[in-house]
Amino acid sequence: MGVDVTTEEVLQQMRAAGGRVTAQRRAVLDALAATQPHPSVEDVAAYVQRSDPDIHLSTVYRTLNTLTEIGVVSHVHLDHGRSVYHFTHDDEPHLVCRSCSAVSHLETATFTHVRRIVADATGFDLEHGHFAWSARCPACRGEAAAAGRSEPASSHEHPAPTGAAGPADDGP
Amino acid sequence: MGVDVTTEEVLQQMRAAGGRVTAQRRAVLDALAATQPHPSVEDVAAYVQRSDPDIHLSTVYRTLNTLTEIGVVSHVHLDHGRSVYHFTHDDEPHLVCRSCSAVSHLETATFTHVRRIVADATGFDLEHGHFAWSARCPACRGEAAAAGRSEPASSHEHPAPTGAAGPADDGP
DNA sequence: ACGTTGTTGCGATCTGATCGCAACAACGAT
DNA sequence: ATCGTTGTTGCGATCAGATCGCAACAACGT
Repeated sequence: MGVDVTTEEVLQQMRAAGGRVTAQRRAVLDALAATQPHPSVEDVAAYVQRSDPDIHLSTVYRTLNTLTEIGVVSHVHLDHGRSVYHFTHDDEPHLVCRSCSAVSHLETATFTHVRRIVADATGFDLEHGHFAWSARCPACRGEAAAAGRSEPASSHEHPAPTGAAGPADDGP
Repeated sequence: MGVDVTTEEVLQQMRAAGGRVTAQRRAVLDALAATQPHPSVEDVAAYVQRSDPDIHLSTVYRTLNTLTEIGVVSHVHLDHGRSVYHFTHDDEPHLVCRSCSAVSHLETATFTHVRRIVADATGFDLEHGHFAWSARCPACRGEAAAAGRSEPASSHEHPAPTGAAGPADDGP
């Protein structure tokens, strides 16, 4: 993704919006920039607390919410009770593998195409964010195929903590 | 998807799977059949408890889970911490209006079309269930468009179901 | 440097969902 | 019809993700 939203830029945005620049917020932004493309709240908190263990989870939540309001980040619900965050500038529809939790996203052009199809058929105007589309990533599809059978629900169950980047990464 | 899954049929399925037929399960199935197309757990519980207040919420959850395992019903996550259930035989991708929470779904043909587009672009194989696609329903889109008009735009219920036959495309 | 006011830390709280356990009941066997 | 096995239920405890209230704290315009 080309546009680089630097931490400082965002902090200026926050200040412009009447907010204040704090070490905690700086840390959260750093975490977002440093962590994998789709960190969960816990991922962010863990990263942040590595440099300052006193930063409270609530603060991470609140900062993330603030950033969401400002429009800098968005979050996507992956599964019941789990959501991941990402900078809005790459706010494209997310695909999440239901087997391994790998996350990817749709290119804008493709999404536009799909969006029109859905609009024509239902009148609903798809939104690109907030919810992930459940899918199976190429790797897991391969496994299923190699398994010889349409894989029943048993092979791999609970996906690894969001830390584990799946086989499929989202390209630029 | 013309198959009509009657309560008794499903109960037989459960029995065949080694389970037992209880009044509570019958009640939950009745609720699913009687309630709106996309009842939440609470909806189901409320309906069930109208005829038997002693049926516990846990039982509703457990029954719903059991039915899910058997493949009779599926649930879709609408928003953080809220999911709705429906019979699997109409297990199509769900669209939920981010403004008014109206739920609709995509016809199979349309979904198939979209699915192929996404697979071509990303390699991910979309799944039809489990997650709702965030969108804006026609009613809310209209309101947005008319913003500035003198129309309060207060009441709109369920949008026109996905009756409209889209581009009857088809594919693998 | 000061005061206003947004933020933080912390624990309490809320909601959706699951779990452990003893009592209970479905249903195949007798 | 009765019995025993074993799946289910009711209930409260519990879990996890997320939010909230409040007092202490600190950013930053003046």
